[in-house]
Amino acid sequence: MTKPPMRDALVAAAFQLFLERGYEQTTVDEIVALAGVGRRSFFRYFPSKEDVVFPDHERCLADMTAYLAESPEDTEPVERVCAAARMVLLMYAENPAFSVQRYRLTKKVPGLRASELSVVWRYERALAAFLRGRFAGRTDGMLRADVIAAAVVAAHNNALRSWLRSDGQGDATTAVDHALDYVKAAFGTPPPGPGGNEPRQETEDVVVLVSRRGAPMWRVVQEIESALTNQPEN
Amino acid sequence: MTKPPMRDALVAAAFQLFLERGYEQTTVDEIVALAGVGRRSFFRYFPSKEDVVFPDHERCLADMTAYLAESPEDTEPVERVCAAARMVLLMYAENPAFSVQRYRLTKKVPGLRASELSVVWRYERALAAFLRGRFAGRTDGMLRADVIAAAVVAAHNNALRSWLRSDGQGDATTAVDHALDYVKAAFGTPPPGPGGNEPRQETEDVVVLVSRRGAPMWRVVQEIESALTNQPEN
DNA sequence: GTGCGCAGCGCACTGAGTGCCATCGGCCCC
DNA sequence: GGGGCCGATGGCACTCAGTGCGCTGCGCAC
Repeated sequence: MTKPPMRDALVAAAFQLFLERGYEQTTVDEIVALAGVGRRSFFRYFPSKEDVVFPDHERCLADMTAYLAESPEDTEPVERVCAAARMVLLMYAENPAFSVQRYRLTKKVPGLRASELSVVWRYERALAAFLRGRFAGRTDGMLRADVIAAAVVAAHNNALRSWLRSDGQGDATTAVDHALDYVKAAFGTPPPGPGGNEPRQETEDVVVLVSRRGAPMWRVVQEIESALTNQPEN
Repeated sequence: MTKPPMRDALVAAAFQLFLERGYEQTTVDEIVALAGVGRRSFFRYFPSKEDVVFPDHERCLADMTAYLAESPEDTEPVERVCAAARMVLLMYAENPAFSVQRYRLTKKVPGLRASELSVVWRYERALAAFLRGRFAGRTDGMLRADVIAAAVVAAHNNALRSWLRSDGQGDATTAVDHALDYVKAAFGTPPPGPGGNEPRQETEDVVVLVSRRGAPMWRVVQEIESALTNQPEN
């Protein structure tokens, strides 16, 4: 929990060298030489050279997992994972300069992109695991959980990247809220309005109808019929 | 285009050793010794030890990209990317035994999981690039492209993994079709029937209606009215 | 003081990946 | 047939990431 200054010194030295001469052109020996520590200590703080680029993702992932774990039973699951994704974006937004630097590195270096994918994959699996628990018993629950988790992560990344491309200028939260609203709309989170008090345990089979706003009514009816008849038996 | 037997020999030797003693416990020297070739030749065919686990993904990705590139202008974009995903699944299904072996490897070895993520990420970006081209000009077009691509890939992977977990028994296509139908429904691909020729550029706002199956019709109507009136302005 | 534990350090080692050059076999041209 | 070209392969040496092990120095309890 405490912050060893050695770790921060290694991160600072690594980023300085990565930025001025490139990631692959920088050896671990040069990093530890600049930081003034022994080579062996580097690998005690970071399991690999790539991990120094994502110094606090373990903590961030743990925070997000804890946030999901402490969800009240009656929270709307999709709302909750969107809130979790929003939380992750806020962690990025805490250090805009650092996040932008890292973005530029990961954009250029294929190896770092692979590392980032592993990191993001763990976030996505955490979201999916939460949704799987909430969707257990529903038809296609696991499928829905995986797809919604992927969509939330994609929306989050879309907003995050556009914010990073603008060098961290502007408000990151409005973009991510807009993106997440799109996902919520697509996957049918009903707005918390009238009719929210039906027995929720019996809402196993659902029909999701997506219609264009302003579409002619005959199209709406057609969609209803199609959705009702195409539902699988189970 | 031709198939050098040396490549296949390396893949066979590698998988034999990976399966009998584990991926990380197998060195490249052992692979080339079993295959009876020089160590240097291994890296001429595979840029890294991990790539021998995905021997034909470059070709598969190229096929999928070509399939998307040759899409007629009037094809429904979401339908097209779903068809592309279905095509990838068929390539997996061509060699069930090999796909199952690889699945077990990637499930156990974290390094291989990271490689697989990189591979899948390239598929997803190809799908997203296609959708971005088709959605250019639409509001939130890039966001929609990214989210739909991620959802399609997630649905595909969900079906693929459940098929792989069953050791390649059964029909892989029905599961993937069902999963992709869910995505299509969520993102509002209208079935190719009457009314498919309205101006598509105006389908920005959507209304999502969720109803219990078997609910009385008056509740359905009530939900429709509620959803229509509760939609935010933008 | 003495023993203990811990954080860092040095060193040697494995193994992936690369650059360079030698070799060998086919193949064209003369 | 001979000579030269070329692509595929093999061998070798090298860099560098990552690991195991033992040593040292320092704080701390007893």
